[in-house]
Amino acid sequence: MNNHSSHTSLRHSRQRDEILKLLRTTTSHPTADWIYQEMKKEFPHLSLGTVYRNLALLVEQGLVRKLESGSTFDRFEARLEPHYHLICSRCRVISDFDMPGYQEINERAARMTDFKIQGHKIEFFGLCSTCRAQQS
Amino acid sequence: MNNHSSHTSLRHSRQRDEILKLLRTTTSHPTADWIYQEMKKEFPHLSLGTVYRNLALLVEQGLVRKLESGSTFDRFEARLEPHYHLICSRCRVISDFDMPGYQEINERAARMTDFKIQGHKIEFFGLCSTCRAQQS
DNA sequence: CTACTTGCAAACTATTTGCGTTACG
DNA sequence: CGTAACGCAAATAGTTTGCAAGTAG
Repeated sequence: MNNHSSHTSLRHSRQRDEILKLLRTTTSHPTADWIYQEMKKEFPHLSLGTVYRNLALLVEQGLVRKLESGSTFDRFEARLEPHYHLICSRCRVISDFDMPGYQEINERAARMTDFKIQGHKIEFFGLCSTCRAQQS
Repeated sequence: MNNHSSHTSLRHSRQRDEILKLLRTTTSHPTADWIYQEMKKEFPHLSLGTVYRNLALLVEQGLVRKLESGSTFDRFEARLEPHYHLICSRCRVISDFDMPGYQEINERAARMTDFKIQGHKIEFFGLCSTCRAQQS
């Protein structure tokens, strides 16, 4: 399942390793800029371009996924198992959401179209528990 | 038809009416620029800013929906009933996809989270019939 | 050594906005 | 008429890219 990267076998870099580590230890689906700000503590000369370049590489390698997420900026996650997202309409927080039935939904869709289904994503929107409480 | 002008009572403009008409008579989920190019035939002095401003107004009124769609640009549709999208991984074409069970999925999700679910979207990705045939 | 990766800065792309003018109601 | 909407052009915002210097293997 690995090593089907058609192109360059990659060298390591402290920056890229750290980006991956950060993504693997946060659940907040960060933006490139959040990662940049965070890493600047350790890499004072870090460039935002480096963050973007590495994120693109990691996505290409299949180690990271990019979410479009409805906002104006891209968000990233390193959680690779199929799962969905809950997006709060008010505060825009994004939480992971595990709901079984991923394959069933694919199969059900496959039966209803001549499209060859490879997968799907679901975004639920609503109010997170915090915003739900504050409902004006 | 319906006349539920909620907040800002809007004046009409030939441009906005035409944008809505275009969106209602196409199934291709066009970009702002596609609409712009298309309308330029009839409105030679049309500005792209006008297209964007009107799309935003129509979205605000609930007459049009914006899709993020995974590409770098926004796409728009005037089909308001709940439905899903099939996106071809190869040629990027987007088709509408009606699959029953919208409410069930909402309810099922609602049972599994403390989020107050308002709705969801599903994007299926795979190969459209054309690309599937050409599969190398 | 070599070529991948970096930091920096400039470029790019899609979208938004300020401003003076036009036109709907 | 009054003001929403327009066209034009400049400004944003997020992301990408060219280049010379640094560094991993």
